[in-house]
Amino acid sequence: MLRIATYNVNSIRQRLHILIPWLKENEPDIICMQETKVENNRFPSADFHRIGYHVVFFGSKGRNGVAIASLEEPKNVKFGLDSEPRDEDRIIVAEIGNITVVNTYIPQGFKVDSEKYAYKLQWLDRLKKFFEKNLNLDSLVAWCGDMNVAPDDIDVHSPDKLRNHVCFHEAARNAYKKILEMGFIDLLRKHHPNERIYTFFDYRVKGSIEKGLGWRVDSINVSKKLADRSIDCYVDMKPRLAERPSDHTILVADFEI
DNA sequence: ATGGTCGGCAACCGA
Repeated sequence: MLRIATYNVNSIRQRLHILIPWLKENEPDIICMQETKVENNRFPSADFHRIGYHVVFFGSKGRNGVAIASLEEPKNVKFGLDSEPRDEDRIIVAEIGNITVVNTYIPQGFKVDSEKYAYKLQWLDRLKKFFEKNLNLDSLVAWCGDMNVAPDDIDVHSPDKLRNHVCFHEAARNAYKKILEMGFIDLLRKHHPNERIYTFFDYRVKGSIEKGLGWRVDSINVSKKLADRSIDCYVDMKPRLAERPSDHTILVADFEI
């Protein structure tokens, strides 16, 4: 069995009390993390090494930051897109075993009428070109991350109220779906086509979990060859219900490999 | 949901 997970940690240093026990208990082969919010020279590598994980990362002071921890040593690790601004703190590509793993923290976009949203839309287009140039979707590929896009109505609690939100706006959804159409299978939807399953519950919304006011903005998208081997894809809510949680849950996919 | 709560970092910005 192969297990891949993705987790927006919202500060890796503030999430070790959840993350490390979760890794020990669930033993994923690979976990992609976003919003590590720590510079490289302060990344807590030793906490991963102590429990048998390799870890690669790229972070900036106070914001963004991505990391991949894995049982096998990652090879050909690359940070950033291939054009400026490369945003090395938003994308990692690595070969782990026979799988190409991509970990993205896609820009959130602030407001639809802002420069930041224009940047998000450009980033999605640039990511598609990057994938066209650098990925072979006939091989085993897993694209994980905080996509900051809820692809369909089923992926948000109140679709009609949220159409002008940067994570549910039509332009972002279309740009994101164009990438999926290159040949990715959205694993949560493969296994749970009609269920409302969320990966994010805003800290600021009182009772968001109890009221079901969530979003599915984190995904594990894989090439067909890898999807053919998937057993299930599911959210683990326990980390979101723990003390001092991230506002994201952990998304997990299991494969028979 | 239209305010709220976190995190980083030391005043506010980002989500």
